[in-house]
Amino acid sequence: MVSARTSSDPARDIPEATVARLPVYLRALTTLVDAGTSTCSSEELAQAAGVNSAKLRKDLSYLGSYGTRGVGYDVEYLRYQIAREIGVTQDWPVVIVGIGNLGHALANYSGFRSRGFRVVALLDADPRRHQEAVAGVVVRPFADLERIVEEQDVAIGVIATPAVASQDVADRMVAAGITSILNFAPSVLAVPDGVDVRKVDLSIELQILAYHEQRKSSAAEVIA
Amino acid sequence: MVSARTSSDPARDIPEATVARLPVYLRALTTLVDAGTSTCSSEELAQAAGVNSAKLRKDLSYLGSYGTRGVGYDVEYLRYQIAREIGVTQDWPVVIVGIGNLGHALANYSGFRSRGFRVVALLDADPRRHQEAVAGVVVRPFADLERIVEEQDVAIGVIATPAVASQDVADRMVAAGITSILNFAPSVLAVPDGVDVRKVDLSIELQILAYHEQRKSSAAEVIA
DNA sequence: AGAAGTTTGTGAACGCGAGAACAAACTCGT
DNA sequence: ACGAGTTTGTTCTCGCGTTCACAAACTTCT
Ligand SMILES: NC(=O)c1ccc[n+]([C@@H]2O[C@H](COP(=O)([O-])OP(=O)(O)OC[C@H]3O[C@@H](n4cnc5c(N)ncnc54)[C@H](O)[C@@H]3O)[C@@H](O)[C@H]2O)c1
Ligand SMILES: NC(=O)c1ccc[n+]([C@@H]2O[C@H](COP(=O)([O-])OP(=O)(O)OC[C@H]3O[C@@H](n4cnc5c(N)ncnc54)[C@H](O)[C@@H]3O)[C@@H](O)[C@H]2O)c1
Repeated sequence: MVSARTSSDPARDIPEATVARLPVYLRALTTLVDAGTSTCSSEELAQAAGVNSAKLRKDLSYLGSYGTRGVGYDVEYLRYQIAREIGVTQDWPVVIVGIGNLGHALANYSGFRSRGFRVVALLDADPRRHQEAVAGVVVRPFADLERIVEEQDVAIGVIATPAVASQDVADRMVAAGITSILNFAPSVLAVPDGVDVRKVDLSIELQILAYHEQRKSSAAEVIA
Repeated sequence: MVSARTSSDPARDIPEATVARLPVYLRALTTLVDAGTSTCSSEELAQAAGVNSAKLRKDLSYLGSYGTRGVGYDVEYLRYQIAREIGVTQDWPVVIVGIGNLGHALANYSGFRSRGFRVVALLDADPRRHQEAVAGVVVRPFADLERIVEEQDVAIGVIATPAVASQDVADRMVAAGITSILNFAPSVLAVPDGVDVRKVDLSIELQILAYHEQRKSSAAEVIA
């Protein structure tokens, strides 16, 4: 049989830098749709997304030719195409492990649902957390992980445990069949090939800011 | 007068990619110190930080020559040098604006203090939040921003408000004298030159994972 | 002291991403 | 129908970051 992929969707590999920007474009387009805009130019969209218009056009060109020269892009249509390319036209089931300070905030976060994700389970090792419901989802024992992942076909896991527990949690997730992990713990996770890990690290972000802040002060000193 | 900078600290500009990794090295070194390690090779440290050893050595070479050939690095000494380079040998005062779900988690986060930052104020526009204390710090009116920034000489601000409010908050922060912003709201902030903005965006991270996850599934289909 | 072994620091090659610049393709007015 | 104006898609160039590979510098053993 011939490949099921359409001509507009060959298995081309989109540069990683572009992939990281597509969600930004998606959000900018959603904002435009909500504002009732039906068409926009690369210049307008680029401004809304905070990037250079040449870069935007180049990024979009990896997806296909969805614009019209002399006119611009159909906002609704482009939004759907990007959502499809990212894979958020349907909801992805997600489990969150570690329902402490941060886990609670994540579980309460309404932006999940509206952006292509659905929290199907909240897990914690501490029995005192169990039975509590956060945003309508009950906190369950960590031991339930394997069953939930299998039953609900979960591919994405979020780790919000202390750093010391994060590698163990990741190992269990991978063994259970999870292949994408978002790690909020300040740790470096080791995972097998084929498993993607992204990390969100507050301290690192602040320290990067601190570095530049320090340079600003010393630059000021030189002038003074 | 001759420049106050020492020969080991010329105003060389460290590549941005390296700056982003220094905090990772710092954390790995702190872990090693806690484990009682006194010396380590670039290979060991690179493994702990999750990077290639050649990259680690090149990164460190921008700071100076702090290793000993044939031996490796003195863990404690290197840790101090990196902390000094980043600028976290003293604490930076930080204000957090928007004490909702996420703001509470951030305010309760103990990792701030241990990594070079000190939360000096929690601000929220909603009067019902005021007077509440989170981790020993009282939530105060957003209108207090200017006074606090001036009195405590705050350079770094964290935004944890809804997206619609984030630009207004950023404008007020900049006007008050803040020059580094960490933005948790899903928005693109416009700020003047000289002000640094970094963003942490949960949805973007998840969507990047979703993109790769989708590719994994379609790759599996091709095989099947 | 000297040879063998170890590990750092860096020069050089390579690949990817950013941005400028322009031809192609479309709309609109006449 | 045709020219003027607009905006996309793409080519080309440049700079940055990654990685390899190796000389320099140190330790250890004989
Ligand atoms: N709170 C923040 O704003 C913040 C910011 C940045 C990073 N972090 C990081 O996020 C993580 C969580 O932070 P927090 O403030 O929510 O901590 P927390 O201590 O409040 O919550 C951690 C939760 O994980 C659970 N847990 C511990 N071990 C577990 C295991 N093996 N399996 C399942 N659950 C387990 C605990 O029972 C607890 O409920 C930490 O690694 C922290 O460094 C937090
Ligand atoms: N909760 C999460 O896990 C999470 C995850 C990712 C991103 N975010 C983003 O972080 C932000 C905060 O999320 P949240 O869940 O804490 O929301 P939230 O509604 O619980 O809290 C927002 C807080 O900001 C305050 N606020 C509103 N306008 C303000 C203003 N102009 N000045 C000062 N304070 C103001 C509100 O009073 C409220 O207390 C949102 O932009 C959200 O999209 C949250």
